[in-house]
Amino acid sequence: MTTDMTTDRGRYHHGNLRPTLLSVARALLEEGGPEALSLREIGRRAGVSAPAAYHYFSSLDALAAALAEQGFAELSERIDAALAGPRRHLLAGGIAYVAFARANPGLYRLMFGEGFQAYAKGNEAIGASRMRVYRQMKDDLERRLAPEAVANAALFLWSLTHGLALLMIDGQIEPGVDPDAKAEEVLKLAGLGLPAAK
Amino acid sequence: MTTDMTTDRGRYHHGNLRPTLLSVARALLEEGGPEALSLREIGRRAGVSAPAAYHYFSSLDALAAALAEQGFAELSERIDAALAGPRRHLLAGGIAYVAFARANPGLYRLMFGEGFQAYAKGNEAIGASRMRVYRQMKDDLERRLAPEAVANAALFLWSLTHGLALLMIDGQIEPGVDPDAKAEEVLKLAGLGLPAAK
DNA sequence: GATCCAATCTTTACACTGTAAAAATCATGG
DNA sequence: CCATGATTTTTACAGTGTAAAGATTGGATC
Repeated sequence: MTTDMTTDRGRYHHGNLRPTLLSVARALLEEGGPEALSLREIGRRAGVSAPAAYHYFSSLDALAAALAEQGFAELSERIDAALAGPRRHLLAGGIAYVAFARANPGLYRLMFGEGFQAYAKGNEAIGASRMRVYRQMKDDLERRLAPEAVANAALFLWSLTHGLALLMIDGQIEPGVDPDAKAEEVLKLAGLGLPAAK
Repeated sequence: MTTDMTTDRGRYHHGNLRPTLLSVARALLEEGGPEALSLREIGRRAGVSAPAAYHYFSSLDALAAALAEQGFAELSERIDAALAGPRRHLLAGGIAYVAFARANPGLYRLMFGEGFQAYAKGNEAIGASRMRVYRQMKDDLERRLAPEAVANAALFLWSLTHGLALLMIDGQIEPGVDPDAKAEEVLKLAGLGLPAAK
């Protein structure tokens, strides 16, 4: 009971393999990005043979999809938390969004990467969790804008935030500046947290 | 002389292999995305054995880098052309930017993908051509904004445009609308900020 | 023109990948 | 205690990138 199920091995039945695979895969993801995801390496690190994963995931892409789903869920939580905080602006949500991407660059890339994108087409759970993030933003906008302006404003904000997240992940920022502060400055240019346009 | 060097084969010496490899690779890229890039498949389509490519590229990543460099060059041209056109706004440049991504989704993904990103670190030519696109925008901003506002405005605009390009590539847009018009509407929101709060 | 050379391409080989199929091991309810 | 079902391993195959060595060729030099 007190044994660490994540690192246990030696027995034939691992006992806690699915979560272990996911956590190991996630570590791999942050070490080398989506390209570095390898069933064999995952198995190796989990102390298990490669095909063992096939009992829980029908393919490497399926495992990646599970990771991405985790990612969307966590991202959604972070945004919720930010919106519930002291600064309940959309701006706070955007900052949290970018911070999530910066904290989990490999995962974020996976979530919007193409290989996965193709696989996710058939996966309803992922389309749903992805849409949930989108809706968090849209709901807020609907309370503040005329109905006919919402769609474009939502796409505008998502583009800005998504793009900023990716550029920051790519290291496209002067070294030596606080990324959170920078993100806030840039997102503010959208005119969001401000009471009114100048 | 009048033979099509792109499809010639049969002879031991292909005669025009490097450009052929690049063009074949590019086709592959647009068929299946960066993940589908395969030296062996490239060789197959070029009518040549796989290691033949190693005379012109030190690795698959090097070939991908050459493609990305092409991409940045073309993107830069498109932006220049747009800025020289009747509507010499930055907006026109942004629309051209997004249109390029939409016309070459595989290439655009490669240009900003991670595998390539890692490889490009050492490649000076690519950092340069990438910076050139950035500078096109920055130059324009410097003519219109206070010096201390330029950096953040540039990052803001690039984030917005880059994000919009990627979301459109991902099909994140209602079907049945003209993508160019949509891009214009969304990019326009950057100028005035959001419409006034309700 | 014959000959040599350097550039170009092929063959072969190796280590790696995902994954299908069958066999082994174990946990558990009857 | 045993049979069954869940779990994991072994084995095998087709695919990949690429290193090394050999074959082929076009062009310069005599």
